[in-house]
Parts: sequence; structure tokens; C-alpha cells
Amino acid sequence: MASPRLKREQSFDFEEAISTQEAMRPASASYSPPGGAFGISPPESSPRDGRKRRKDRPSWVNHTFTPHFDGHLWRKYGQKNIKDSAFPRLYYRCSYREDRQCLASKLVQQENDDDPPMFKVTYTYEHTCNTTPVPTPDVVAEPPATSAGDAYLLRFGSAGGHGDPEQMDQRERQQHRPAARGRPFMMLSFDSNSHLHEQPAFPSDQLPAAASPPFTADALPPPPPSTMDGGGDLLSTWDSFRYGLDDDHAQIGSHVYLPDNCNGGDDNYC
DNA sequence: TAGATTTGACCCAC
DNA sequence: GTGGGTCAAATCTA
Repeated sequence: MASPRLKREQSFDFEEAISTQEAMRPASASYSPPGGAFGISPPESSPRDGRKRRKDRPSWVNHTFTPHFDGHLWRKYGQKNIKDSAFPRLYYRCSYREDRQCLASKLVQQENDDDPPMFKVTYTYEHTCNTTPVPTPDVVAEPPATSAGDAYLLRFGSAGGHGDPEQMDQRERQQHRPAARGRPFMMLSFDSNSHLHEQPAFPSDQLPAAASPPFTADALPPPPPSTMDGGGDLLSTWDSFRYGLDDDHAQIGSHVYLPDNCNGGDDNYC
């Protein structure tokens, strides 16, 4: 009987995929991982001969209140209690890992028990699955209140990440995670003139910088393509979010969204 | 029934 | 030797 561990051999050639990805990456300093747009640190890559050591893997760190909110589809594959950490570390990999040999993975580590809690998200490898990031998995547009004219209200929550807010909420409950479930970080409303009205969803003295996006323009990036894998149900939400907006950029939390001239580039983001 | 998550065990970098 | 990262069977959910 062969050891079950031999199944590991059946996975795709990780080293080859790594080599391919590194070959695709521009050698110049203009290399911009997803975190580049998301305001996270540059990769700590220091390639050595032969095999990649863990610490040699390209990785970058993001601190966020919304660890699931990066527009990609992730599949959780592990969870571990970490020494000297009060919170478990969650391991995710790209849902397209096998389909498209996408090496991207991330570790989510809660850093404190604040309300909302801060998470440290460590990304490893860029996405090679060529899926368009869906930046608003947990942005919900609400119809205008009767007394609010034609203004739309946008609620920014933290329960998103896998596309379906309902489903994520169910997952959050299943995992007994208190992470700001159902509680918006902030609320934005737009009127028909694309004027922005920003309303922190919690007291201003608790308002974290990352949850106070400098929405100077009233714009949003183009919606994800309707062919988007696994995220088709987001489109209506996106359309609502985009209502009345057509400028050149927007920023949500630490996530910056750029206009049409960013065609995805080498790294799915600009 | 298929796909996602949980969780204990294993592997390996440090 | 230890702790972190990953695997995969079991379990859960829609």
C-alpha cells in the first residue's frame, strides 16, 4: 500500500510553474504585485539557485480590516494555531490553482481583537489565472430611501471574499468568526450628480485609516466581465455600485482601483 | 451529489 | 527539535 502522502506527487509541477511565473515577471523595479495597487509592501523575493525556500518565495504583506476583500476567489485549505499568537492563521490558495496552475496563495492572520479586528494578509505569488479581480464582493448598494432623493447608499462590509455575501455570511457563521459580521465599516452614498457623501459606520475615534478611503473622484473601475468564473452573481452588485459613476479611479480602504487603461497587465492589477 | 471547509497528520525549513 | 505550511480524508452545506 502506497502512503497517502504519495498523492502529493500527483499535483502539478510546482517548481516548473514557479519558473514560468518568474520568467513572466519583468525584472525591472516596475514589477507591481497586486499589493502594489493595494498599498502593500514589495515582494521579499531573493531567488537562490535551485529550489525555492519558503523565505525566498515572492511574498508581500497587507494589513487590512477586510482580509477576504481582494477580488479573487480563494479556497481555504488549512488553519493553524500559531505559537505566540492568540488567533489562528488561515491558509488560502487560488481557486484556480489546479485549473490554471495559479500559484497565488495567502495567509490571513488576525492581529488584534479590536472592533473591527485588524488582519495581516501575506500573499505569496501573483495570480496567473488571469481572472479579473472583483473588487466589491461585499459592497452592497441599497436603493435610495424615499426621503433621500435619488441617492444610493453603499455599505462596505467585511464578510465578503468568495463572491456571494450571503454565502460568506453563512461561512463566517459556520467558522464562528466574529469578524465584523453584518457590520459595515463605512457607508457611502452617491446622488445623481455623483457627489459623494461619506458616513463612517462606527465612531470617528475608532475609524481606522484603511477604512477611510480618500474618495475624491466618484469613479469606479469597469465592471468585471460577465464571463467571470464563479462570480457571476456579483455583477448586479457591481452594476449597482457603479451607478452614476464614470471617472478615472477610486480607492476603497487600502485597495486602489484604476481605470480602463489598466488592462490587467502582467499582474491582473495596475 | 458536488464543491467547499475542517482538522489532524505529515513534511520540511529554519 | 520545533513550528509553520500543506495535504487529504472526513464532514458539511446547498
